[in-house]
Amino acid sequence: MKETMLPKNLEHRLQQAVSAVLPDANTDSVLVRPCPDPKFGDYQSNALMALAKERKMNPRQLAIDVVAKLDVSEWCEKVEIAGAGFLNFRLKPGAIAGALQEAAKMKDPFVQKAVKPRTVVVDFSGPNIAKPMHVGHIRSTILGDSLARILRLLGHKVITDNHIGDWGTQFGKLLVGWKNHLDRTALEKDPISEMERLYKLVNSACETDEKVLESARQELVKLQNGDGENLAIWREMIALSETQFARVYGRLGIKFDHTFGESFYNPRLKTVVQELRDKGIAQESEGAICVFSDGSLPPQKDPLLKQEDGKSKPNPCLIQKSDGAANYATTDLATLAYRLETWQPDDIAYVTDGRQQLHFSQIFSIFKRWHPEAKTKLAHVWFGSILGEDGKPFKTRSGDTIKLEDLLDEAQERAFKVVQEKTTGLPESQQREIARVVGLGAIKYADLSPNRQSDYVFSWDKMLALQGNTAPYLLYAYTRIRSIFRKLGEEASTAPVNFLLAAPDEITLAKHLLNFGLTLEAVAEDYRPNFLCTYLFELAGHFARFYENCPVLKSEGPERASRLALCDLTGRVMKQGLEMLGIETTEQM
RNA sequence: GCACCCAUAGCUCAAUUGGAUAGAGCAUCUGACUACGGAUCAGAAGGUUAAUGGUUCAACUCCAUUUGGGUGCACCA
Repeated sequence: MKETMLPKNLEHRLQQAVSAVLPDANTDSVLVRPCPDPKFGDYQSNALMALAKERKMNPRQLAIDVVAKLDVSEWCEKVEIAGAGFLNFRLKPGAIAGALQEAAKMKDPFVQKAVKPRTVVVDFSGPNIAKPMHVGHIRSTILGDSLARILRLLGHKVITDNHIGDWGTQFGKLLVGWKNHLDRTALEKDPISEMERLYKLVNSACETDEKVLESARQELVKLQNGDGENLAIWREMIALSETQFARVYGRLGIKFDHTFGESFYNPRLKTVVQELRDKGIAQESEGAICVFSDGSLPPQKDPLLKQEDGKSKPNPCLIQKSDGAANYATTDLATLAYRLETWQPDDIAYVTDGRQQLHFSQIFSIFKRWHPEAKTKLAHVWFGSILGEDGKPFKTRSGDTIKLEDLLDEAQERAFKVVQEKTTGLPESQQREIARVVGLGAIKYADLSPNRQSDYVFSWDKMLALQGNTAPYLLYAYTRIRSIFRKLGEEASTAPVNFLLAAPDEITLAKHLLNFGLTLEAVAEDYRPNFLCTYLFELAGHFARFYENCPVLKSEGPERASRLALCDLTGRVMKQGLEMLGIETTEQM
């Protein structure tokens, strides 16, 4: 095992020691974590207390027995037993220097590839055809992309799939609008706005005029039955929308392995419904095909039941409407089946907002009954809403949803104003480029740094602030590192150096670098990129203190070489960490 | 009505298998060699984690009840 993964090495040894004392114990939960407070040491394990409790043993005695079997002397001082049974590990300075030495030679320092790589499908973004991408899409898009990047770096096989909304009842209305009210000139100028106008026009007409609603239904049926004209229009709408998607994803630096829209699964829908009926999972009710509870779950936890007057009542999931058409549950089940057959994934992560929790818990529960043999773990990676500064859903002043492209424009424009002030010596083109990186980075970081499940308040001033836990602060820390190397110029060398860690601030910085991989694993485990944000913010803080107190260019000899190498490693970790959040870096700002 | 989610410092947010004295940033106050880039750093102050009870050696975290907010609940996705 590589020396750069010191916490992993400790964990491995500790697990062996536990096995030596308790041969039948499951050591999966015997973990080593960074200490919350450096006074306890560098790493700690709390696992023995839990283990002792399980077995009704004395935790301190168990700790004594385990420590007797534990040899980590090549990396640590004597392992200390504290409190109720904490194990505290304190790294030897030589071990830290050795780890950095190894890391400096590696392509991905402080990251360990997964021992058992998993195949993970990440389903995110999911915009709709003929509609503008808006703020509602941003969290899914940014979270999903970050998770995919991190899982890939950790050595997993990742398949990203953009499940776009290219089918459904809205196309009936869109077709009526297209055929009767289309403005070709407007369409050429701004296709998305024109299609949105058509939809809104027909949609409001439907509310007052039964005839319009009926014609929308008929157009939809024709489309579903493969009518040539309607299919052609539908394809044109898709093509026009894809231009928009490509533009937005291009700006955000996001790529998908697949973009199988909902329509891709149309040929499979009938089979899904038939299979579920054949297996007795689905049945007819009021003309629709539904899945009811099979009673295998406790009533309180069963998503296919609801409680009323103290009694359980059915809360079925519809998989076919009474008019014979499929709905989104059908499509989701068909999608699931396709993914299972095609990729045999270990995990599928659905990155959508929290309002779909009931839907996904129903889908997951149906899936278990449909494919009881499947080992695939399904995760609904849900997130909260973006709120305006008034605490209500984020909208424009006039109450419309905010278009994603306008949001990105504004981020860059606002960043440009700041960059202009701070970098007066640079040409405008370069200032624009810096503003692009800073503006987009600010949006992404603001989205990723809170716990995904909490709603967060969107604030331009906070995300673009130059101090505090923001993208500009992290990017600034990176440019300070790069500035050192720019100044160094020709002198820069790639020759291996010996790390001499003496000053407290350089030791703290060095130790923090060791935890990069551990942090990425924690993100992957819970699908929470905010852990990485916190890590990078702390890294920037440790670097700032080091930079303040430990002269680099002004120092001499081996100390200078060591500090330069430490700066270089810090810069590499910072850059890679930001890249894992989908954030670019800039050399100057 | 039922279900899910949330409530942490003045504000915005953290808190890695239940772990050690609940942490940051902003704002406020104080300070730092006229700066290897000051878009910086150091310090102070700020808390009954909505309330009550329970489980535990240990609870922001788990359980129960209550209060206040958000969201969702058969033929939209």
